[in-house]
Amino acid sequence: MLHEAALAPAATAVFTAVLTEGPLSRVALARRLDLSSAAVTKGARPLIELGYLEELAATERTGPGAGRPASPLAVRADREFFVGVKITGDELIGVVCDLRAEIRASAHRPLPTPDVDQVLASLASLVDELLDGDFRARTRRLGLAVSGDVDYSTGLVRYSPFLGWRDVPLRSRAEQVIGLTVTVENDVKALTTAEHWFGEGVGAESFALVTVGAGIGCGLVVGGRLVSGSHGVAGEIGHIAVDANGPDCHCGGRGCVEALAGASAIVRQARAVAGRPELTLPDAVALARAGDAAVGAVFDRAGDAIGAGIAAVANLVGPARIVVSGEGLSAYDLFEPRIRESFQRQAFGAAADCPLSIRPLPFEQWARGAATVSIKALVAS
Amino acid sequence: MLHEAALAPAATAVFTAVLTEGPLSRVALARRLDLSSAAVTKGARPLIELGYLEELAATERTGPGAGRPASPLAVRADREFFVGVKITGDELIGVVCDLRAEIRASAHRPLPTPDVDQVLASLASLVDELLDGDFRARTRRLGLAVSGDVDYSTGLVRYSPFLGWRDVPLRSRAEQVIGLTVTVENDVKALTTAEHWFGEGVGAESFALVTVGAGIGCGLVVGGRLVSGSHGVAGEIGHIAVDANGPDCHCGGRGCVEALAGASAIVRQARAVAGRPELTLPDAVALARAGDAAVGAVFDRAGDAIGAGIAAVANLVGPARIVVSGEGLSAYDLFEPRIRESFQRQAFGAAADCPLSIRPLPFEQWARGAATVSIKALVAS
DNA sequence: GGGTAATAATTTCCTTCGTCAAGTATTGAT
DNA sequence: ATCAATACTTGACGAAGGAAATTATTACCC
Repeated sequence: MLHEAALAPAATAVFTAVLTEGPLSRVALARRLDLSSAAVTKGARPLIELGYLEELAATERTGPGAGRPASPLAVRADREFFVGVKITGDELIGVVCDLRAEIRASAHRPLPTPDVDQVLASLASLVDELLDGDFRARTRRLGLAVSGDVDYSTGLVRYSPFLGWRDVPLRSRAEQVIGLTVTVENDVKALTTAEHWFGEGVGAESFALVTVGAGIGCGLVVGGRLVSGSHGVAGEIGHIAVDANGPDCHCGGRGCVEALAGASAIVRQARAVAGRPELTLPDAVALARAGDAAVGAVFDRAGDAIGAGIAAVANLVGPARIVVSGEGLSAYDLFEPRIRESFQRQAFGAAADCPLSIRPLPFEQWARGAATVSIKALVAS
Repeated sequence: MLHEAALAPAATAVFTAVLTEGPLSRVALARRLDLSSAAVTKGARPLIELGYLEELAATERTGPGAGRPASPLAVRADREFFVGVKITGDELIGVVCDLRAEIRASAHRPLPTPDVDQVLASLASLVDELLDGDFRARTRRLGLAVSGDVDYSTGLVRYSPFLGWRDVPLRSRAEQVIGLTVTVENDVKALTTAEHWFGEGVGAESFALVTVGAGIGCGLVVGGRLVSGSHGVAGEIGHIAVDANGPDCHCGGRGCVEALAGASAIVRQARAVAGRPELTLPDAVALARAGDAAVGAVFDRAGDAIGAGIAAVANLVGPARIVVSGEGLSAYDLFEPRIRESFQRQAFGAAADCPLSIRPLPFEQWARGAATVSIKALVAS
């Protein structure tokens, strides 16, 4: 909640719209939100008084030219700050974001062991460093992003393979240590939220984000809401079967996308075709770039698998757009064309029109995702 | 709308809950809908006055035993009737349903040609026959189900391959001819709505229905709402690629579920392995049932493909349950075990817990789906 | 410059719709 | 009979948004 006293629904709607879709006049907001302009005026007033919104000077005219110029409402981005931290198996990456999720500061900590107490201690020191400067006084919230099975509503990390955590009540633990209001979310979902609120998914009723790296993950927004899955499973694009005769996957399936295009799968295949058991992923990338046909074919096959997986998403839920990001592994641009090709081939009918953005996102963007979740928690509660 | 004067939101919520979840006391409704019991009382009153709800006699006691007994509210199913018609390439199948979507009468008409005018004439005669009896006076709405690309909101059939229709304004045409308020919906979506409101999907926040027949289709409910897809495509499970080296599909893809398990794909493969170019689908079924290993393998492969497709749905959106129905082609029970096996193998983690109901639905159920859409249109508008 | 039309924002009044709290109804237990 | 428990109803109240009149500000025209 932006204020102790609950705000009217219209106020929340106005703030969310201005936050995600940029400065808008009251009349424009009324049209977009299907409200009367009176309701927008009333909803916006307390937000202005609290310092969350401000009125901009009238800009250029629109339409025929006559009439009172609009005074667009804009978010005062520095009204409040948010810390976001992505917890990986060997590092904490932290950022401070403003209300518009712009990164204002960043820092990180190595993580020798994934011991919970030690992580919390590192986290405290990281947050302390990040908030130095003018941030501390205007920061109330911390978002954490963890890979694995996370229960957002309770802040419980049910199972995180990379960290080896089971049933860690991370939210309450972190709130005790840090003294900020904490949100905990799955990392892919956090990144998806960031893109949905502040990135390429803005305004999309449905939207998908696919991450390619060690694992292949997918965050899904349908009907404006993040999909969670009734049994806690959703977005497991990595374990869609795309090749009935493909390699066995560690999940027990066969020919999963991840078994063809996950980082370890690529290394394994590259080692086999190159006959060099010590080969690393960078080696494989170098060989492929140098024109090694056999290793290149491994990447081609991986690209085909990813494209087919993405096409499955497009065919099933029909998102307005799909972002494919590579966890900072820029090497994946190597098979970007093959992803597009395979997607086009397997997307059915108009699903092929779904725009695909393929671009690596640095780790800081994952931390920003965590901050975004805490922004969303502030606004929509 | 149930009445000319718009009803309060609570009234609609109450009616929908009683309709889909059976008789419920006001207090139980208040709990379920997160309303005060006063709001339920006020919302229910006009519905009782209009004859849509009735108060049942108190049933058996619940809880400790003391206290005034609840008087459950129940839908008066015969308050209003609805006609539903499924339009196939060669037949009209029609039913009359009551408010609870119970079929009260059914009839059909052969359809020599899919000419629009002729279809409308047959439709008029079919509806006329169906409404004979006591139905006519209490019937205001007709639902139509058509395969292909249908715009529910405008009632426009954009493209229906089986009928050869393009941009047919079916709703307005039918309303002129029939004199009822008409809704037009895609047939798979209609069937999905029926299962979601009155079948196995009741109460599920997310739900999927897969139809196996000439084509392989899928209706998807996520967040309580039918998924439509931003580009008009959704639920195209038939064109998910499950075999990178599988046969080419008419859609331009390769190894699609439909290219392995669609009716024509099965016939084609069975002809090839049996060396009998005149083989029909019933022949293939008979051979497989008689123990022909090669033809049996065709069905096995088809079952694998369907199971993999269903697993993709479970992995991506995590529905609470999945219904697989066979368009009346009961032969498909032949590969039911293989579907389950393949699903279990490819469903990731807890997604494998998703209950699968595999059962053929007769064509009348599709017509019932059409009627359900018109019921929903009445209630939620 | 003054009038006029157009558009934006605000204000006032009103309706809708739900909650709260008090009261009524109906039962079983003592 | 009395009491506790539960279900339902009622009436007062308040939050929230809409309709329409009002004010504000501009461009355009003469």
